[in-house]
Amino acid sequence: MAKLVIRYALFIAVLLLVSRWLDYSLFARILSFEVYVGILALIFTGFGIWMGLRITNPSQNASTDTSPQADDFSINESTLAATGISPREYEVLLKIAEGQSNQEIAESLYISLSTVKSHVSNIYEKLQVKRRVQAIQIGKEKGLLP
Amino acid sequence: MAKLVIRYALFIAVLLLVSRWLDYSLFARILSFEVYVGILALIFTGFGIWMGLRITNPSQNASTDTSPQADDFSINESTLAATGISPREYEVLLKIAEGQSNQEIAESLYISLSTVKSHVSNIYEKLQVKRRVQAIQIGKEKGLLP
DNA sequence: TCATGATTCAGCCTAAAGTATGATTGGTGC
DNA sequence: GCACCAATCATACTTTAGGCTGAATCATGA
Repeated sequence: MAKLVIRYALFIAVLLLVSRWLDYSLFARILSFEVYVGILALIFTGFGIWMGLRITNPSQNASTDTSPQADDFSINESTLAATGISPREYEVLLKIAEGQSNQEIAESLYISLSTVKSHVSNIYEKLQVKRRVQAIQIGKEKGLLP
Repeated sequence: MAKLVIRYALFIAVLLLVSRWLDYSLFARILSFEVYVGILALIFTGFGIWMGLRITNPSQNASTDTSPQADDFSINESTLAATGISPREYEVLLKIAEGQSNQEIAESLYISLSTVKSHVSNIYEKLQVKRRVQAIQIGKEKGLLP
């Protein structure tokens, strides 16, 4: 969370620098104040959407949050510990059980396809399965999935 | 969604009016440009967060979770007829739900891989799904699978 | 400070899955 | 006989999945 605030501050700082530069550049005369405000609004609205999704996504807070992290990912915490599946891997497992493809999982978790594949491979190894349907089966047997 | 866009446009319009008013008010001298940008950033970031949550949360629609007769499971001929799945296709669907690959299904049913793929594609079309995991999901919802 | 695990990402490759089209066979019903 | 459908198989193609290797970042704990 602190990292997010720092990035946010840096983002604003860069925008201020850009605005200062705009004041002394050619664009100051052709860009009206309203257009400038509009651009700012669009940029920060998009940033807000991104940040909102990041915040509401429990995964990003799981590692950095100082609160006790037991409540977010526990259908069966002991079984998770027994299998050695990390919280992020468990998120991917849930998405797999929802029938999502790796690409869809990547988009919904805001990570790359490569990362999803890494998580998926780790899940298969920890559940000792070879395919995604088997992972769902074993996950349900172990009480990890509803 | 269109209503959301309209609200967004109105929001920007109001902000522009406020900014115009600020230009001719007393606050124009005590509010520096950086502070003004900062306020804009905060407002629109908050608005973006709100809008992002608005967009994403209703998407998790409470789809009709009727959970039809999952307990008294028996291979229901009428349900099969409703979906249009043939007996042989149903056999393949069972194998899919067991986590078998197409090649394994072909070997256990003594048919070729091509035939399995044909059956699988027909199943997907009749269940209106795209992937194997989704077929299992829908199959269970319809009571075709235990 | 260093080691470790979690998370992230990339590139490259093979295997599996899925799509599309066409064809043959055998049974059923008109 | 003929139309129809289930079942079978093939061929070619695209997409997805999965394996393997390597690496960067970050937080945590010894």
